[in-house]
Amino acid sequence: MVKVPNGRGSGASEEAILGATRDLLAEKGLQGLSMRTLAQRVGVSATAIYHYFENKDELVRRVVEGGFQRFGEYLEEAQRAYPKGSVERVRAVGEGYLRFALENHAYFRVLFSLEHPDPHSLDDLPEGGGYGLLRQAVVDAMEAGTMRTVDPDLMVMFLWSLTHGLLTISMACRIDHCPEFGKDPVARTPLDLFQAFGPLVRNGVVGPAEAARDVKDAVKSGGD
Amino acid sequence: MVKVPNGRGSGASEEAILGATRDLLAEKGLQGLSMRTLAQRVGVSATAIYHYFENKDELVRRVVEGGFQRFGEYLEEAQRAYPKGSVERVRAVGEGYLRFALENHAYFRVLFSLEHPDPHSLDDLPEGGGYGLLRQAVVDAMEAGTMRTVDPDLMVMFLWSLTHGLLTISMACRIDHCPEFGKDPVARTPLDLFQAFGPLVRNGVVGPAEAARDVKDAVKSGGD
DNA sequence: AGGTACACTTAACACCGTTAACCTAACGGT
DNA sequence: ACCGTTAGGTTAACGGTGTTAAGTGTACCT
Repeated sequence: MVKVPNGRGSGASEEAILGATRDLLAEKGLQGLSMRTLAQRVGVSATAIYHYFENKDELVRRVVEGGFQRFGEYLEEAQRAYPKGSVERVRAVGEGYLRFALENHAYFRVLFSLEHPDPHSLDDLPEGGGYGLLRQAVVDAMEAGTMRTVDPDLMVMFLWSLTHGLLTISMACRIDHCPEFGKDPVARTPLDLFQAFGPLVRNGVVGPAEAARDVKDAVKSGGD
Repeated sequence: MVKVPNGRGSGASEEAILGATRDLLAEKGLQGLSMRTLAQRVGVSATAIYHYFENKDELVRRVVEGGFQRFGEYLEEAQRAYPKGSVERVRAVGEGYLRFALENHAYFRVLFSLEHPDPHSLDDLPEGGGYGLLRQAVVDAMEAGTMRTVDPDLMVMFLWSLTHGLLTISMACRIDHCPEFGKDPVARTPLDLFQAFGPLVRNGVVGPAEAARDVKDAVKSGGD
């Protein structure tokens, strides 16, 4: 058995426990995670876990923290393919958000569960996991003139709400067959829907027609 | 003790159990609901509940069903104040959605929990609770020309996602002090944010400026 | 009056998170 | 070389959970 420099070097390292927790969480969700089955999988007695973590809550909190970090890195990478200042980059962040969540949905379900004992996990999200990244992309786009200039945080909340809402609604239904909204084969998967949102997001729900009327008036009365 | 025609007429009617469940759910959430404490509150033995409901899941499912119905009626009333075909009516549905959820947040947390054993509860939402209502408002607005004409279901999903996302994000944080995004006192509560979304929703994130350019070209080249 | 179906009870099972007490082996210091 | 300390682990147990099985009474109908 491998010995770490100062440890007695047996059994279940902290990392092993975290890994097993991640797996179980992804397999069976929060409901299906029990200290005993977790311990069994790690190959250790249930109470041994309490030498590494204060209790179950702290354990899942640690996993969630790690999850958000991986999540952030995923988003980081997702946007890198698109040039700074482009709306495409902004869009890529949202799409990455969606894609990550769908690929790890049982896991994500835990990350964004409304049932957390301590809701603080989302409270500091604005700092870390994705918020800052999206905000930067938004600010860049505004400066580059590819996006309307408004309060960046408002814009971020708008885009984030839209994406997160689509995701949670999709997840609340059965993830695969759920979004058969409006039986047209126009939009099927959450990702399809996300892309279909594009024109609405860019041009608004009243569409160019309405905006056009205002602008047309402005033009007639001698605007640039 | 009141006797119902064909019942032995004592103790804990089905309705009493449902009511107590609703209360406990609103007070302590799904986690805080136990068959024993529920039974105690109703004034009956824990196992008596199993004569009315197959198990805990069915019990909360029934409560959730009722909740969605009340929810739908709430939305119905919320939109009634605004004229048919107006975007204001569409907006009112969203605002009602938000307001209902915020006023009954512990309860709503259960309604839209991602942890449901059977996610079917949301699966039939498109039929009942709110989806059809919003869809009708959208269709009316499109026919009245106050809203851009696209696939109605796409539009509904767009608006619903936006609202639901804002809600769930707000709820995941501490509900009261959470949305201090971008410390400007521009937008504070979820409802403030919702209203601040208005221009973005109507005119899009690239704003009138972008849309304007297209239209301006159209005007110069001889449009109406 | 007897039978039956209903409303409800207690006892119990198998889990759950968590605590307490105990064990053991490796390390550091003298 | 010994010895105390401590990290890492054990088993037993407590109180709580959802749920099942079996039993008890009591109101109704025939």
